[in-house]
Amino acid sequence: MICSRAIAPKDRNFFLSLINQATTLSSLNQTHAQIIHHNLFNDQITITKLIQKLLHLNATSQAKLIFTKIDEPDLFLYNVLIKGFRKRPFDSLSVYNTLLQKTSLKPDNFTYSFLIAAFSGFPSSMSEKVGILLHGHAVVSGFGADVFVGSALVDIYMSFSRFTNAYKVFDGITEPDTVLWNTVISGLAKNCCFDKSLLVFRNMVKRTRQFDSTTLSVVLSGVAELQELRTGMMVQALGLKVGCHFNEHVLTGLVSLYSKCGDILTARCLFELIVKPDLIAYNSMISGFTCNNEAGLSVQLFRKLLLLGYKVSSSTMVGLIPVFYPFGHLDLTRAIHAFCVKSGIVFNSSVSTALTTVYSRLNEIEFARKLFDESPDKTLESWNAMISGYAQNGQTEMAISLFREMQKLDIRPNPVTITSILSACAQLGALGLGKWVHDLIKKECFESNIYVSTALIDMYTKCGSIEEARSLFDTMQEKNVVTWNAMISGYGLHGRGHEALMVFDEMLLSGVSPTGVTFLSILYACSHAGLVEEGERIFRSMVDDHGFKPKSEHYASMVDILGRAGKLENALEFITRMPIDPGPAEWGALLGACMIHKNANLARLASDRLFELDPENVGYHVLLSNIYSTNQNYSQAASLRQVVKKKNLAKTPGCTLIEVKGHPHVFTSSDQSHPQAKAIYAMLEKIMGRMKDAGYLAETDTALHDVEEEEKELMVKVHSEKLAIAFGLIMSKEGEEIRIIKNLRVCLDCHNFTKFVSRITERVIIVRDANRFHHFENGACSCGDYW
DNA sequence: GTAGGGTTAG
Repeated sequence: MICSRAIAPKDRNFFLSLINQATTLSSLNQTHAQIIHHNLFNDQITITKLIQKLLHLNATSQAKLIFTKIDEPDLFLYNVLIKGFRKRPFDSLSVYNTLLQKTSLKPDNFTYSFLIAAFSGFPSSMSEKVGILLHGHAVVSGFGADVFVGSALVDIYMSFSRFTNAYKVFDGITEPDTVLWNTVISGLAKNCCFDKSLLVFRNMVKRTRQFDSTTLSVVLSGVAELQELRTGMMVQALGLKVGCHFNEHVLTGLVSLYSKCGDILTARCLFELIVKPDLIAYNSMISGFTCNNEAGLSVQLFRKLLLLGYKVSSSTMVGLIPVFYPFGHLDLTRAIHAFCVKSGIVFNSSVSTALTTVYSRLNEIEFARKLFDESPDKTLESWNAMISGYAQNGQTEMAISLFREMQKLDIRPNPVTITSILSACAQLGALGLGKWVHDLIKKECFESNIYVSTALIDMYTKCGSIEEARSLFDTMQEKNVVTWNAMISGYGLHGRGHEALMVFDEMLLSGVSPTGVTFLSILYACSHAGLVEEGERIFRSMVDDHGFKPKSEHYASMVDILGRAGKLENALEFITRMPIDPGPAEWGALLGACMIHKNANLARLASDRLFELDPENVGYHVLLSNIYSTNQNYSQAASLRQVVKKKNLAKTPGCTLIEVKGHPHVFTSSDQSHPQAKAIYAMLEKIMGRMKDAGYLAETDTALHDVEEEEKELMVKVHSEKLAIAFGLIMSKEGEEIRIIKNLRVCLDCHNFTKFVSRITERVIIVRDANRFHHFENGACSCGDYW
């Protein structure tokens, strides 16, 4: 130790305690002045303590200045500086270089652990390189198997997802301590490898029988993310056994666990156990209330937080922002937004992402876009929120164009981006684009992600490639209930009821519990394949074997099964006997069935109920009018159309999409706008001629389903799907299949037309309409003429 | 040297 004079320990202790007590920079500066005054400025113990405190208060340049004035700093002081600069890793590195070059001191295990830790918090390729370099230095200096250095190394390797390197370091340490184990567990959790993290925790308990509250908090956060309540409760029991259950961090983790698993009562009790909750604990509880639809409690706790004088963080707001979404309260959401603006955290990327999401869910997509555009540092999550916002609002083209923009900026997508984009492809029926995304998935190694592969199955079925979907489904190692649902509803969409039933049975055998969506998908599949008995059996089993309480949509599905199969009276009886009040869905299904089977009397009955229940819905008026037309009751049909006109209820215009060489072409009724319009109409003439020779008669009196034109126009207008098919014939080679997508249900005339085309041109034509798929081949359709 | 809260998805 270097001292200008002998120091009485009493003096030093006096100043050490002054430094310790200092809470502000100005009080510390006063102490510093006194130290100089007492000629203690060369006492390394005192000065080291002072520097330590300055660094703690973020006064880095001042700390540096004092350091440079010390004649011969010892290793401890160098280490203090390296540790204190951990928010500025390159400053730490330059101190280390000075240590190596200007002194004869040898760095120890602390030097390396502090130095490496400084770079762990800075994700850049430079940090990664420096980490590897320092690992080399540490090994050469003989600290390759030191636990402290080891923990820092595991941490930095984990932060760059270099698992192999991290495991190698861990394996090289003969006696890992709790911190080292914790570092591995936390590193895996930070990389979202929650299962692996849990596995390592189990190993740790088995091998060492030791863990601490840090271990439990890390494990709990992972378990909460997985929503595995039972596992979480086991961890909680372990905590109780060793006495760290009441640790504040553990309790906060438990609050989050129970909230995420829907047990808000327990979460609340656990929160009450925290003696003096800090901001993070409050945030956890606020978010818990929000995601359990406890808007009142969430807002109440937020108010309390403000009253207590806490400075809210971005996490507080992210947990609060979705609070009014389930109630559709746009004005209240705007109030929270205004608060974020006032507190200056609106530009925090998490906050703006959360706001973007809520606005787009509230159908304020343009507002969401404005926020996105104004957000200064867009993270991948911001892009994902905007893209999925568009996809969920049906603005598929916008979703895709934003994705292309992202690609141009070289921002790499993650599985979330991919699932949103696949959802857009599925809605659009853009098989070409979907396949391109599939290639991208292979390139990015996202195939094993269950969200991604399920979305792929959904995309392939909705884009007409049911076989592709099935082979993907068969190769999947891990399947969850959503995966099974996607496959079942895919088969339903294609009218392949038996396959849907087989997959459903397989699902039950594999031990996955069906949800409401599963039953809906399987009932839908039965309906579109005319499987009445199977449908009835499943409906009964849903109630009796699975204890599931059917919702309105399940009853409607059953009405659809009976009605579609022509059992109209049974369907009506089913409606009258159901235990809940029949709504628009049930009566609508009956009306649809009446139309297929041309029963005007029952249709009148169903419509009366529908006009009462849902007077604004134009679809029912159109359906009823069609039934009158079908039965040659033109005056009633016309008067009903007048009602529609009077109510000014706009109909959705029909349009059809066809993809040629990866580019979508959209046609509307009697469309003349396409550059190749002339050739298209010529082609249409040509096939019409051939078809008339083959016995085709246009169905002009029965424009069934969602018709697109007034009676007068009926003879003149050409439906969009005919134009798309003609275009498809022009643009493809002999024998190639043609795929089109229509936004409404196919009308009877177009259905007949397509059957004829498939025969005379020897083409497979796949049509996706608003309800299902039609595979036309050799003059027949897979729907068996019921759709 | 390790720790608890928030955002995006089928």
